[in-house]
Amino acid sequence: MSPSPFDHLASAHRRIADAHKQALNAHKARARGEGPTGSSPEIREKLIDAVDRLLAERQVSAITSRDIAREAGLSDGVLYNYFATKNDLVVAALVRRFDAQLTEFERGLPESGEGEVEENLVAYARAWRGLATTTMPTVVGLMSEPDLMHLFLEEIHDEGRGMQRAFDRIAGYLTAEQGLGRLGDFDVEAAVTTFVGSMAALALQGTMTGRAEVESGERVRAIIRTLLRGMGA
Amino acid sequence: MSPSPFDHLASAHRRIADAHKQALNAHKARARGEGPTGSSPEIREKLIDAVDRLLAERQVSAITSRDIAREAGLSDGVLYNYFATKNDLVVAALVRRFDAQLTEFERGLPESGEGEVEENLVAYARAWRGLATTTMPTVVGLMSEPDLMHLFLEEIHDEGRGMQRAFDRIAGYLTAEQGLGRLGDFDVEAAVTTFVGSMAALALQGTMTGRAEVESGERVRAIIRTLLRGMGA
Amino acid sequence: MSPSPFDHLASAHRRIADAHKQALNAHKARARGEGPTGSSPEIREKLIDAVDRLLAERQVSAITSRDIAREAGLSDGVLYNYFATKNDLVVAALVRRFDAQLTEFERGLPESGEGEVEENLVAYARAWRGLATTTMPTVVGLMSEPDLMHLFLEEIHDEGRGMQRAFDRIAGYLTAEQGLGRLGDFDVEAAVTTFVGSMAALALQGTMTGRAEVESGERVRAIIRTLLRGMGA
Amino acid sequence: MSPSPFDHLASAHRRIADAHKQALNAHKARARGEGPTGSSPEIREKLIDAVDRLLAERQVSAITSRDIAREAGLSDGVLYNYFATKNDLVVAALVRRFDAQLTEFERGLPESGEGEVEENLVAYARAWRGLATTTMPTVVGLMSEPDLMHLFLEEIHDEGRGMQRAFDRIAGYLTAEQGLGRLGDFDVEAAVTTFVGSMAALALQGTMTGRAEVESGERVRAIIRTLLRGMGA
DNA sequence: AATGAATGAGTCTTCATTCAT
DNA sequence: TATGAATGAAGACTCATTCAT
Repeated sequence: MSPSPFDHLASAHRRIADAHKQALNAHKARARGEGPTGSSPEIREKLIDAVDRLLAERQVSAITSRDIAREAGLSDGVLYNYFATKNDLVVAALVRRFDAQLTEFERGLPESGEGEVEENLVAYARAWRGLATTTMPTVVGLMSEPDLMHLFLEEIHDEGRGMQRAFDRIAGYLTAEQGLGRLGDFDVEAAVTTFVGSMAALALQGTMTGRAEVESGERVRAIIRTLLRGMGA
Repeated sequence: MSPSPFDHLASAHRRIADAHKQALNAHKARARGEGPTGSSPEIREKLIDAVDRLLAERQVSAITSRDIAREAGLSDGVLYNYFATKNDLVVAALVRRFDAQLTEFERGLPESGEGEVEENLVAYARAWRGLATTTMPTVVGLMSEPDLMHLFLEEIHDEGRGMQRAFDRIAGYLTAEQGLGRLGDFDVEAAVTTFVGSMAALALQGTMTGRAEVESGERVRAIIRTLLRGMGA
Repeated sequence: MSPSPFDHLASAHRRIADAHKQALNAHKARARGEGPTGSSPEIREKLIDAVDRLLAERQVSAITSRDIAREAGLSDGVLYNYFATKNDLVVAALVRRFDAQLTEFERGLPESGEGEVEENLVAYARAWRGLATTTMPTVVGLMSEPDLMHLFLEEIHDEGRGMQRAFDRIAGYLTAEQGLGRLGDFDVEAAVTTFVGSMAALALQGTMTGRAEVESGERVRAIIRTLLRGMGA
Repeated sequence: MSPSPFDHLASAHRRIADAHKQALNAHKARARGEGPTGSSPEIREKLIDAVDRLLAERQVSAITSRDIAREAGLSDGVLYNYFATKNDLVVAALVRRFDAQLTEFERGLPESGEGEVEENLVAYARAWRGLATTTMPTVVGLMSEPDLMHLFLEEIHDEGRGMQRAFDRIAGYLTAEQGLGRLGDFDVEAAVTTFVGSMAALALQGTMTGRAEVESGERVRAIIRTLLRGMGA
């Protein structure tokens, strides 16, 4: 039997789940391939740029759809011509931001075997501290927004673009130097944890207390030395 | 210094509306020479207890004034007889909670000179990882609430009750062991940063990935060993 | 292990269903027994009365939450102190309305064995036409609102309060008169369908065309006669 | 006559905003001496076809202007080159649909004097039940859209193309058979009302409860027999 | 002093319609 | 003449806070 035109009355008894209509709309729409129709790359970009700017000065949770429209110089509704959800737009901006920051992190990292190990580690540490400094506020803000976090992780995890990419890079360097005999025989995973943890702690202290770059820079070296030499007697 | 991306965490970027309201309230109250008038310590305690319980199971941002009233078995309005603001109550609970967790952290920490240094450090590390594990969700949640964060830091910084108390304790232990010759001649401040950063990173990884206690326990030891022996060749 | 305070971070990876938060709120709240807290019967009544009045002049779908507040002389938010959802309030009004209308229908219906059968059937028919007239616009409007329809049917079906109550009453009368030999040996179910259908059609014609009561009254009798005597040669 | 509860169905109780907008539009257009300017019959047809297809699977109220554009494979704006309003387009589709369904109803109806009367009536009844079944969802959906309903009725009533056309056909058959003495001397208008009401009730029951064709078919015959023989003793 | 009903600004999202290209 | 991006009003719902009782 072909779909009866009465179907929508007969299904008046739809199960309670129908109450979720609103929340499901985005998914339904996507399922029907009826996503947002906007197709002007400029506008799309304007929107992402706007969120990007807001992200630089506000918590994710403090960015309203109206804020975005104002910042982009557009009207309240445009957003929904380009993204199924405010969150989808925010995630797009988040991903772009994060990619840019990871790329910035990787720029100019020293290669194993070259230069002095301590200097190389300081370079790595400074880069990582920088990444942590820029990244942390956003990440922290994200943690209070499960929905957003979920979407973001989904987007970022796929292609090895996540934080893991930075971790792997560090682990790679350490392993390579071990292979060259320029570093000892330690547990690389544990070392990466100490390395990133220390720098993150430093970044957090620096930004919470407003310590100047310089002093923080000194401390990076002190930490690297401690990690290299160990605390043992 | 250019505007730090952490600004919105550190500098209480209130939403305009809230700022307005709050300012208005404060103003009104001041004009009338009034503050909260409640005077029953039991009720005050009931309110703080309620928030404490809610804090154990929810993000700060997910606790509504009504939730508090329900949990305390009191009516919606009492809160304002004892605190100027919902946030003031929450901060009171936060401070009490934090103090209790710090005290729990300090319980049973080994003394310098006793037992084996590695074992002692592992004990410290486990205690700190525990503190980080319990504390972090709340702290992270707090970071998304500039107003709250601001009030909390104001309250906690004053009397050396903050995280610094835990840091000092670790620093004290390390210095003492150095004095006894059971640890080498490293930069204690750097070592503390390393120590707390590593454990925080471990706590974060553990909770994000849901790793079992056991495995995480193993990793504590691996990290302590790395810290003791260093990564040098 | 007791519920970790980190749970809400660890569950950052919640499944996509979490996106439905908003829609689910009502259900969650109900599940926690944390329903709306309003408890002034007067206000509750005011709200239901307001919806009742609006229902008498508008389609369900044309009643906004603001309309309700205005009509009740209350502010926009009250509704949610008494009902989890606008729909819940509307259903409450709908149920009350429907019950009242059914009761009105049953009032003064003749008993089997008394008076003349034709007169009795006319009385039944008039009562039913009245019920259909009052009820139909609302029922029809409801059909376009699956959510509301679902809630309404759930509420109404439970206790035999639905339309079936009216049908049963008619069927009961017909069967009783058959038993007394005052009606022939027809298929009661078919007769009920005929009976209610005819009257509903009459009600619809009357209201769509604005025919006067009187004329419509004449037609009731004509229909009852036709039903009694049949169209056969 | 007191205000009928059906008023909001019959009398186009537009929402204020809509009325405003529409009035404004009409006014503007009139002032400029402009109407829809489109002149390609193919596009006009494409639009109507699209709505027709959507009407077969959705409530009127669930059809957005964008849906129509997508379904027609045209852009969002074209609609307004051919119709003053989305509603005007929908009405055009509605009218065409309704005409087609009436024509389908009339196809293959038995002639008076031929075959057996009961069989003929069953055939009429089945055809009418079919018409009701296909038509009702749309009609019901329409009733929640006063504006649309109003436009539709205006369009349909003019030229005797409305439901009346079907009623007349049935009345014609009954009168003819009466003339031939194959049916008794009943009030034809009343009989038509019973006839269409019974079948509509059957259609409604069938679609609400999802009863199978077969069973419903049986009931058609039971009803026709009841109508023929009457309920009298 | 406690109560809890009432308030209303603010949030995200939808969609008919306009208009520059 | 077709396009489709942009508009913005409107809708349901939340929640900190006030204030009459």
